[in-house]
Amino acid sequence: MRADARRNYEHLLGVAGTVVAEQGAEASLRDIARQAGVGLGTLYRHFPTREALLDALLRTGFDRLTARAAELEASASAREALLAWFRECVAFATEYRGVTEMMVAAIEDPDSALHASCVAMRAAGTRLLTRAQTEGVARTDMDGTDLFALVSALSWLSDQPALNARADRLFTLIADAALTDAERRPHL
Amino acid sequence: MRADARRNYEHLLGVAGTVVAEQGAEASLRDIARQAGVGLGTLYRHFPTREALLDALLRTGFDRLTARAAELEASASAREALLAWFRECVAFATEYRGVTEMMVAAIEDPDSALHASCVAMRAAGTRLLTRAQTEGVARTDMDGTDLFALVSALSWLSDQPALNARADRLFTLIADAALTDAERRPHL
DNA sequence: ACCTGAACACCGTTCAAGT
DNA sequence: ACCTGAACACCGTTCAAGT
Repeated sequence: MRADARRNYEHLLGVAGTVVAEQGAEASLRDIARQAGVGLGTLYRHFPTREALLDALLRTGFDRLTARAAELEASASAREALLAWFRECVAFATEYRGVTEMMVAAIEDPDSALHASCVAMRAAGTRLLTRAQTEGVARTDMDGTDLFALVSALSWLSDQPALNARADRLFTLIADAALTDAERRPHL
Repeated sequence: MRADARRNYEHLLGVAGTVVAEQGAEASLRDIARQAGVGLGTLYRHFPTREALLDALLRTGFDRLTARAAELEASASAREALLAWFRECVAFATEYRGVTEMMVAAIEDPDSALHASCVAMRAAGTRLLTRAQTEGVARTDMDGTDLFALVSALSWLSDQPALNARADRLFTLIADAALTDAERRPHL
């Protein structure tokens, strides 16, 4: 990559970070190019789709969360690990408004630039869930995709100004429901 | 209202129903006017905002749900009433894609045409919840807005093609969590 | 190799001109 | 009274022309 191209790439990414943080995942690409002082075609050259741009913006975070799952698997109890990871996922998805919806769409669309990261994250969560299930602290009638769905629903909820204040309480309610196994943990 | 105006109004509403069912709440208003064979200004004359159009489209359903809550209050046990109403709300919100998000936005915005219907629906749900709480079959650490948030989250989830298959199971999981009170119904 | 911006086909919204 | 559609300011996306 030529030096000027690299410079444009980095700068676009920086500006995109600010703009998307302000306006959400549906922010105007034209606006991003404009604020970066770059032609619209240059943005499209570096990021052929909106997903490609968001992928570049979010991949680090996704990878961090995937790594974090492995870390928690080693350092915390099955219950605490799942709970902490769940919470961190919601917190991350809430950083950029509208990202949850794109994540959910991407996980079923192999052509999306976000597909791989989403699938990796779901797999990481599935490992934590499976461990918790084996140890009898999580419901056995759900799988990784159910967990992904719950994380998504709570992230979406946190993104809605009218519901945001309830997100914490409802997180607890739902996490409790998932972590209490179907037999209501009779062995406790 | 003049006869031709009334005709346009009805026809627009009919076409809007079809188009919104197909394309969701963000459907192109221009497209609706076009398919109705009417000038764009005519659509704006009858429905000054998108919310006004959606309100006209959904009000019947909202009112039906509000009435349904009263009906269930008289005919079913507190537990069954809340459960059935919860389920019917989710089913309704899923009829038109994207309606949930607008509902949630409208409940906090007194200027939205949808505001009144949403507030009435939440109040109806609150009555069912309160009764269930009084009878000891629902958690006492939540209120009508929490219920509204849970209904919304599940509606949103049902609207996502990637998660739709999980909606039923997760409905049960969440409803169970809300209906089992904080002390895990020790009196059962 | 890379960048630019005009061009195209769409939006939502407003409003002067018509009947 | 009511309707129409052009006009305006925006999109996303593509691509010929420039350096």
